[in-house]
Amino acid sequence: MNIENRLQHSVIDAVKALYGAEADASQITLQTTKKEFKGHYTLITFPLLKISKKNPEQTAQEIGEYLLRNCPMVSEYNVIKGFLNLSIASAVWIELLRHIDGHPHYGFTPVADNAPLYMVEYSSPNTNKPLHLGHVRNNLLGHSLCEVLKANGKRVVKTNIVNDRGIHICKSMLAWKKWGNGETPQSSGKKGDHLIGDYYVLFDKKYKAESAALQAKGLSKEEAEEQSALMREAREMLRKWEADDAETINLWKTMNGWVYAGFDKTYEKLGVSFDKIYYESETYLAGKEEVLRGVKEGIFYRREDGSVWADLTKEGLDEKILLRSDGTSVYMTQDIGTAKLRFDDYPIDKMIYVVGNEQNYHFQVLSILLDKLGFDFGKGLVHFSYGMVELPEGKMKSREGTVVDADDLVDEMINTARETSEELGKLDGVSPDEADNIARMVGLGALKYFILKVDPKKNMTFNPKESIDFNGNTGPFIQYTHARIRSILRKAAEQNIVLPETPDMATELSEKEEGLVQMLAGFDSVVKQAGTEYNVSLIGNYAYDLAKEFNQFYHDFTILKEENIALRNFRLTLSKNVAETLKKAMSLFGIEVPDRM
RNA sequence: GGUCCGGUAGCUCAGCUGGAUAGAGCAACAGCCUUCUAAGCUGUGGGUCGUGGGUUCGAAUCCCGCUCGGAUCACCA
Repeated sequence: MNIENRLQHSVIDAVKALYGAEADASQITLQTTKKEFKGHYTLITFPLLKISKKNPEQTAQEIGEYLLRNCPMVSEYNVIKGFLNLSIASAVWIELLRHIDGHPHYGFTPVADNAPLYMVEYSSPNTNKPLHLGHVRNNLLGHSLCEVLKANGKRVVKTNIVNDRGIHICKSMLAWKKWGNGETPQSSGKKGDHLIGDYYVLFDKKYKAESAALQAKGLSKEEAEEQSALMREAREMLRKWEADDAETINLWKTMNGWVYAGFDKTYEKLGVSFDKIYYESETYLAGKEEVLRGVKEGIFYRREDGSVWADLTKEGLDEKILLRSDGTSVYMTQDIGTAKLRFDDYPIDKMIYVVGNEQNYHFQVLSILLDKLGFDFGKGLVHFSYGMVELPEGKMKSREGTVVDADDLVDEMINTARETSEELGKLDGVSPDEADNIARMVGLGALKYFILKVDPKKNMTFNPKESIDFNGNTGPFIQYTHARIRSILRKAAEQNIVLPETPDMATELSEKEEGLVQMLAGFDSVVKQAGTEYNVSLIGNYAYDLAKEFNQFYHDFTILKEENIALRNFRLTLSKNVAETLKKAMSLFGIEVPDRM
């Protein structure tokens, strides 16, 4: 049982002994004591006044006095207004530290073979353009979420649905065929996904020019788009693709292959990976089948023009199209098919989709449709919805070229990290390989933490010009703190200062050291945040608090220059724990913590 | 118009299962490197928590109205 729970029980006992009434656990509000006051935990007495029938100060006073006498873990108390501040005996903290030290995976639930299986879908790119900043947020959230779930003892299957079919790919293919002169990633030295993206942009450019020319002849915008030869060719290509035309399929496979090779590099750089990748080209037919089954079973209905619809007006939503009048599938159809295949492949207990909040409605509908089709998992699916990444000027627009490319961003972060490190002399005397590695860890740490510390559901602003800070509430700050702790441990080892198995219980602790001990209690909080709650940003805040507190205490110690060897050993034990704590919190983000930087 | 989400310091964000004087970082200013990493530390200034009401001993936090911003309601994905 943790300290807070034990304390809660003691308070219940105290209330019973003092006032003869059984207090409910919900009435015992304990919180960590604010920095300005002395104590570790604070009992708020207001909810207990009805039982005590005394004023807040008196009640606090009486409970405090009782706890001091009868509860060994309480070493001290003070009363401020209705708040009872309780200090926990150092021995209790030390006991906790020993416990933590004795468990290498303290706070992490081991993953049992029969643990619930969570499938998490994230990333979900289109194959006609490279990954951008929005994908970066998606990938990092998805990956972190998986780590949090694993830390909670869940079995996790990371999955990705690649949108590899449709008119947008045909546009790239067509442009390449017309104007590409056989360009390949090898011949041009371009990353495959960027190459394809360039042709997508080229198509758009040519199409716009064509449309403008037609409009100059007096056609309306709609007419021009209708008569566009390019667009007609693209549609023709899509038809050929669906008809399994060998040449089209070959080109499609080749170009998608280039894109995948490019994506793999980006994923690797970001440190994310997948256990199973699905392709819409392989799932949309299953979706069609499911929808047609739905029609047969009277769940959906067909209109005169042949299109298939779901009536969701009873659920307070609109009608939703599932198959076009020409029989082709829409986005929703594909998602139904993908869901079916996934549940055929894995015994999934919970399905989580990491997808932007512009699709909140889509997933609301998907959940209902899957449920109607008789899939148990439909009702309980989770849409892990996150906000958009905006630029200071507003939204990113691919047409205006304001999209922040993922590869460029990562490279820029690493370069900046290297420059900063060099300026600060951090790379002096370090081998080139090690310098590369540090620059990579710090650059990516900065990027990842910057994105993950923001509440996922909120839109966030990213200013590429200011680039990401390396000071303050940042990834590098935490990495730096970790490196310093490791450094202390390293130097201690050189001087043969060994960590004591059991800290000397008789050692008197200074106020500062007790503070350090209290900081360690924050470890519990970090781990608690990994709980079933999915807000990964909270973990970031705790990690930052922990790192900050270490730096402050470290600073205080330096000033105090205390040189008692027993205390010194004790400090080392604590440092080791803080280092481990930071590392664990960061690992949930996928952020590496270097030994030195 | 319906539905959903957001509005906290100049900027970027915490805090929201109700609790003490609303917190960090950045930016500004003033200090701190013979002593285990200054990517650090200390201090100063900076707030009608969008707004009006309600519930409560107590509201940034819960409820209702209003307002501003965003998303969505496609035979696009």
